[in-house]
Amino acid sequence: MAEKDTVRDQIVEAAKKRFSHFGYAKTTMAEVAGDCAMSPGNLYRFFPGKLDIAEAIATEDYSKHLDHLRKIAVAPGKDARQRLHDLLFEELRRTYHKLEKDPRAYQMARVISEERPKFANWMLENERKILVELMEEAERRGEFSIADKEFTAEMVQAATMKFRYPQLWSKLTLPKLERELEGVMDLIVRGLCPNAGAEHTAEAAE
Amino acid sequence: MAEKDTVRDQIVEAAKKRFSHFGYAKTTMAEVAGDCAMSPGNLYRFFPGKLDIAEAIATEDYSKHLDHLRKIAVAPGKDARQRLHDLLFEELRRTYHKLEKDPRAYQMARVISEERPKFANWMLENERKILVELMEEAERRGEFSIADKEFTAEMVQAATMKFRYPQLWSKLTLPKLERELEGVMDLIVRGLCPNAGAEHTAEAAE
DNA sequence: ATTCTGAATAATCAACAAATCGTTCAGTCT
DNA sequence: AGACTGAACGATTTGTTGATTATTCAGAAT
Repeated sequence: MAEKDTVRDQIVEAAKKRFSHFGYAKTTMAEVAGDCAMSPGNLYRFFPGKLDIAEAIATEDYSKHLDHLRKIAVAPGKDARQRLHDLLFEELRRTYHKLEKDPRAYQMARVISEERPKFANWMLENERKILVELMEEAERRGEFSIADKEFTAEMVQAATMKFRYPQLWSKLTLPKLERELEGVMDLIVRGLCPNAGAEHTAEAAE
Repeated sequence: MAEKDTVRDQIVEAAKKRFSHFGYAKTTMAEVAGDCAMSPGNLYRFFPGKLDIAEAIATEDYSKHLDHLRKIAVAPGKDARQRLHDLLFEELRRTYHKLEKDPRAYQMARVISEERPKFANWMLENERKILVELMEEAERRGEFSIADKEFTAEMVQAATMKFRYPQLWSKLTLPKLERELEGVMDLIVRGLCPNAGAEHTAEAAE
């Protein structure tokens, strides 16, 4: 029982080394098994398949990232705008740097997202929860109040989608991306016509 | 001289038929040339290459679309919010329907965007100009006024990027997409905290 | 002189064979 | 009985060959 977890971890560790060294596609189950001094077949007593090992690695790594984001979302001494700013920028920077300095990890993330849409969805859901926490904290502090937080979080994600998909960046540099994200955030926070807001608020609920 | 344009048009017409019938990849230059009763080599006196024929077709088609969008952007009898709504929805619907009912045209668009990034960029620029026109019209009518219209247009495009890339939709239905676009538009127009807008407006210009 | 042809060329694609690799499972070991 | 092995299997990938096709250009036709 407790044994199992040890072996599981050993497999994850071995796979992590191989994946980050040679990439997901270029490491074979036989190699991972070899590193753990066991037969390929035995891996399947601990994981349903190769992709699930990658998923385990990604989950572990991503969970740490989530903890970090959660702290940013409710950081004291910063107003809601700043917290949202920090949150979105942190995600952008993480993605950008992973792409730049660790292409192999990025490639692995791509494979998982493609092969396991559920996983990508789970990540979005988690980040949405954090956005909701941020808004709840803002409400608690009297910064502002939003009726449907879950829906609003979804829309914030939709509006910042561009910054989550490197495929859409087309050789844009980080500074350029940051400048754009800053602009989009402004749009989201302030709106196109902050003064005209009052007139339209009523009719918007069609 | 005037002759040249006639032949050019003939080639475009022949290619248009072939491309929409069998797809871009499945039609050969020899076939297009045959339809025009000329040799393959002669096509190259009128177009640098196959892709340029496709580009000519796309440009022609897209120009009509642009005229349509321009009308929507300055339509009388509608306020700025509605005009922006109509504009963004028209683009979404066009893309969606092209994808659904004319996969061959969509595939051609994909090839052009991939092979000729400049072209995709040109399209974005044109739509940005229309957004600027919309804002100028809004200013003229006293609906609202925006300082840097070019920049704001860029940000509106960034925020609505999701609705321009079918690759990101994967199985989302049009109603769901429309609901989302509606939400994002609300975010853009009204902002997250329309009441708190005044406090933050000053500090935002860091 | 200009317009066009069509064979030559080089790049791309399709199809097929060989090899590799993820996964399974009958059976061994402890 | 439970943990593990490793040969066997099928799917996927890789490598190769032949054909197709975009593009060029020397020269024919007008």
